[in-house]
Amino acid sequence: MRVLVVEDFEVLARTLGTGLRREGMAVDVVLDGDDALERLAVTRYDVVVLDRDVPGTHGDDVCRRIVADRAGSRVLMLTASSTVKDRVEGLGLGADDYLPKPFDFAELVARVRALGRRPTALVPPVLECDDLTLDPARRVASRGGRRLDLSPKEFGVLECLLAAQGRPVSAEDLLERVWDEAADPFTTAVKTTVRRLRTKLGDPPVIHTVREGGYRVGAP
Amino acid sequence: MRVLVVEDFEVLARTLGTGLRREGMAVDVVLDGDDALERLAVTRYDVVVLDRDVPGTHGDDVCRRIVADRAGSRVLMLTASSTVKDRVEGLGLGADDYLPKPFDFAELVARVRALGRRPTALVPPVLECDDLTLDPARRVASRGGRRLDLSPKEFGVLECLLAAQGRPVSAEDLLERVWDEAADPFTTAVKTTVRRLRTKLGDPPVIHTVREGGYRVGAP
DNA sequence: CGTCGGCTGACACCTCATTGACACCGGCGG
DNA sequence: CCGCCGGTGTCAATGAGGTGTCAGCCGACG
Repeated sequence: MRVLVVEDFEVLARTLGTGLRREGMAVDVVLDGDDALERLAVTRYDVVVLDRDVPGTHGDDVCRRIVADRAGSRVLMLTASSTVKDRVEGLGLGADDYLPKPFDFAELVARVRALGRRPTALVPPVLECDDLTLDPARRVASRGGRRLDLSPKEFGVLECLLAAQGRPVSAEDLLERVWDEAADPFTTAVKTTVRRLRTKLGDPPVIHTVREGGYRVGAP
Repeated sequence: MRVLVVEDFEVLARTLGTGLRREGMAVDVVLDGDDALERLAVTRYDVVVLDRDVPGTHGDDVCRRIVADRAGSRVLMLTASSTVKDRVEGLGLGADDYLPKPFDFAELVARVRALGRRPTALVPPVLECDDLTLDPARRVASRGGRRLDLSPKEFGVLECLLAAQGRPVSAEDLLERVWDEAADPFTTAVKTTVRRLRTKLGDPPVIHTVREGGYRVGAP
C-alpha cells in the first residue's frame, strides 16, 4: 500500500514514516502542502495522511485537490483541533476519515489500513468469439473451456485480433501493436507467430487469412 | 443513499432513524443482529451503522458476514467501549469506521456521508488462497497452519500478490507498491525477494511466473 | 562502543522457452 | 501453366527469468 504523509512537524513526520513502513507500507513524506501537490501529481497514492495545518498550500486545499483529481486516493485528515465542528468540516471537504491529535499510533495504522483496502481494479472486458475467450487482465486465454498456453507474442496477437471484432488486421498493424519499437517491415515474425497460434488454437480454424489484408478472427 | 441502523437501544435507534432520514437518506432500522442479517440478505445497503453489542448475532459477526458477502456495504461500528484496543479490533474485523459512544450526531452524519462516498472496499481484511493465509493487520502469514517467518519486503510482496486475486502483478507494480520512493527500474530487488519468498513458501509452488507479465498467486 | 546477525540488493552465471530468419512447399488467380 | 502470397519445418540466437554468492547496511545486544 502506498502512503503519502504530509506533516510539517519533523519529528512526528519521521515517526509516522518509519512506523508505517514497519507496517509494510510504502511511505513518502513531505513537509508542506506544495510538496504534497507536487508528489501527488507524480505518483498515485492509496492513502494520504494529511495534517490540516501545514505550510504552503493549506491542508484543506490539498484535500480538495485530491478529491477533485479523482485519482482514487483516500484522505485521512490529522489535526490539533478536535472539536466536532472541525471534524464535520474536514469530512465535509471530502476527507474519508478524521483523527484528532494526540492519537494512538495503533489506531492510525488501523484506520489507514481500513482506508487502503482497495476496490479491485476495474476489469477490462473479457474478449470473446465463439468458444474462444481471452482475459487481458489475467493474461489467460482458453478455447472451449480448455486453457491455452500462449507465449507473450502469441497472446498479444490474439488479443489484437479479438479486439478488432472481425475486422482484418494487417501484419504491419500487428507489428506496431504487439512488437515494441519499429521493427523492420520485412520481418517474418508475424507470419511465424500466427502459425504457432493456429497450431495451439486447434480445430476448427479461428484465424482466417485475408489475402493482402492481414488476419481476421470471427465473422467479418 | 441507503442505510441500515442496527441498534438495540430503542430510543437511540429511533433518533438515528429519523435524524438520518432528515439528512435525506433511506433508512431501515432493526433492533438485533439476526434481523440485521435478514435485512442484509434482502436489500443492498450503502452503509450499515452497527452497534457492536446487540442481541442475537453479535455485532462482530454481523460485521464479518457483511465483509465476507462482498455485497459492497460499508460498516460504521458504534460502541460504548472506546479504548484504542477496541477500535483497532473493530477496524481489523473489516469495519470501515469506528465511532465510540457518546458521539455527536453531526459527526455521525458526516462519517456516514464520507463512507457513502467511498468506493466499496472489496478486499477482505484477511487474505487467503488455498492453504495460504495472510493477515495484513497482524503482519502474520501462514501456510497449512504453519507460521511463515517473512521479512517486511517478502510480506509486502506476498500481500500484493494475494490482494490481486489471481491477476498477475508486474515487477514495476510491485516496486511501486512495496518499495518507497521511486526505485530505479533496473533493480533486481523484486526478483531476489520473490525467490526468497518461494523458498520460504515451500512446495507446492504458490507463486507462478507470467512471462512478461509478472507474478501471480492462485488460479487465474 | 564494538560485534553479530538478519535483511537487502547487486552481480555473475545458467537454463530453456521463445522467437525470427531461411529455405522450401502448395494452392489460387490470372 | 506461371507467379505470388502465404503456410511449414527447422534451427540458431536471444533474453527473460532462476540461482548462488557476496557485501553493505542497520538495528539489536552485550
